[in-house]
Amino acid sequence: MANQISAYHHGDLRAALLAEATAMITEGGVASVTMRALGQRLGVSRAAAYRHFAGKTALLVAVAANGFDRLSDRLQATGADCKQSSGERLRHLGEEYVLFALENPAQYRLMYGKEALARNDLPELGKTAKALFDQFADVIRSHQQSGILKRQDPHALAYVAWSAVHGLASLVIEGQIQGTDDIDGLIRLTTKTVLDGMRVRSR
Amino acid sequence: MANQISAYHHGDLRAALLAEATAMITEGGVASVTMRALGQRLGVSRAAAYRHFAGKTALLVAVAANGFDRLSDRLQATGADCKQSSGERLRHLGEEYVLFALENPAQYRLMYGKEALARNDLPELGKTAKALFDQFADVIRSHQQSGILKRQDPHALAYVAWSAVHGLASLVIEGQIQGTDDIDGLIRLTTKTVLDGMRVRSR
DNA sequence: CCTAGATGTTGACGACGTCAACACTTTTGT
DNA sequence: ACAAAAGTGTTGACGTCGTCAACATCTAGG
Repeated sequence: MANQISAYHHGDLRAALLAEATAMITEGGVASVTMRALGQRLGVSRAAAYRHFAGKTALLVAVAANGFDRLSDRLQATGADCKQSSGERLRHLGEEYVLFALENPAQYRLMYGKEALARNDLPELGKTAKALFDQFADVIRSHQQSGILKRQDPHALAYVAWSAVHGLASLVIEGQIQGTDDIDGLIRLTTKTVLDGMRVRSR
Repeated sequence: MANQISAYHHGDLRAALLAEATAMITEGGVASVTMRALGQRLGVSRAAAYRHFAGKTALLVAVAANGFDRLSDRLQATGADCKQSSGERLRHLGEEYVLFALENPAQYRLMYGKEALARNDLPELGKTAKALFDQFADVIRSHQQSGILKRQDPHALAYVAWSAVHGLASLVIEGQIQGTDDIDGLIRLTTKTVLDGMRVRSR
């Protein structure tokens, strides 16, 4: 009977591997992910993962890709439910971006860090990341046409906005911005400041 | 004779180790730094480094600390030679920050990434980083008193500015902002935009 | 039922960080 | 001057890691 996709020996590993690896990354950082420990936590052997991933790097790439998908979905949902075309939509987008990063710190680091993932292993990851960035740039462009933002190269402006939110997320994740600070307020101040800097001056 | 500090067997390793490790990091990333390869490149044995550093992590911490010192010196020099108290000084500071990061990408990643350096190994690194940030915050404060910047929490404003330059540097270093782009222009646009967002609105 | 393919296991290899034991060199105390 | 002490470098070894080849087991399809 194949109602359960069919459970060979374990009952779809690959999904379990991805989930468990993500959990381990969240718990103890990417360095704590070990093929041996991964197998042990799933009740399989150390080399079992090699039937589903070419190697450790490929597994981590898959985790990162999953992160891109989730982030993309989240930002798309944010753009949808918030229909105001004012700058609020852009701010909301930036804030959701930071919140995702702070809720999934280790996975976020995996997505945008070159450290754990060698430069060559990201053929499709680059595409996914680029698509996500293009969403960003499109919103900027539409805001420019609404006359809210300066009419500079939207690509460049998107990089500036992205830098701000990515930088804030990174600094908090890496522990450079300490705990007692009002993080939520800082997120709002960051998006507000950058948006103001990109606004058309009323003069 | 001890004119040369005295050259034991090698002639001060430790300095050589730090320099070579930095070179290796720059060439092939932090993952390429191996106690064995390090020794081989210096003509010593694999365990020689352990006479000067408690372990690999301690060595990397020293490399990061060296990076903080160099960055701090550079920013201090920038603040000194540029005496204008207008926003230009702050912009110049931010731009020098990004340039340092782009000129020393791997070392910069080591300084601000939690990946290679475990959280516990940074007792003094945190202090150095904080001192550097305080330089930043002081310039912000002085600009506020000059009436150029909004009179918000200078600490928070400094975080915002830092986020922007750190984010831009990170994205370029990690290869998320591709090569054909006009990086220098992007740096200027970023500092300009954030500074404008922090400026007092003339209304 | 039995063969082919998919999935999981075991043994082994080389590379790694690290430590203990040893060897050599320089400094220091008398 | 010389012996003890401290500083510096080497070798051998251990445990862990990623990975692969060989083998075992399970499922599907004729």
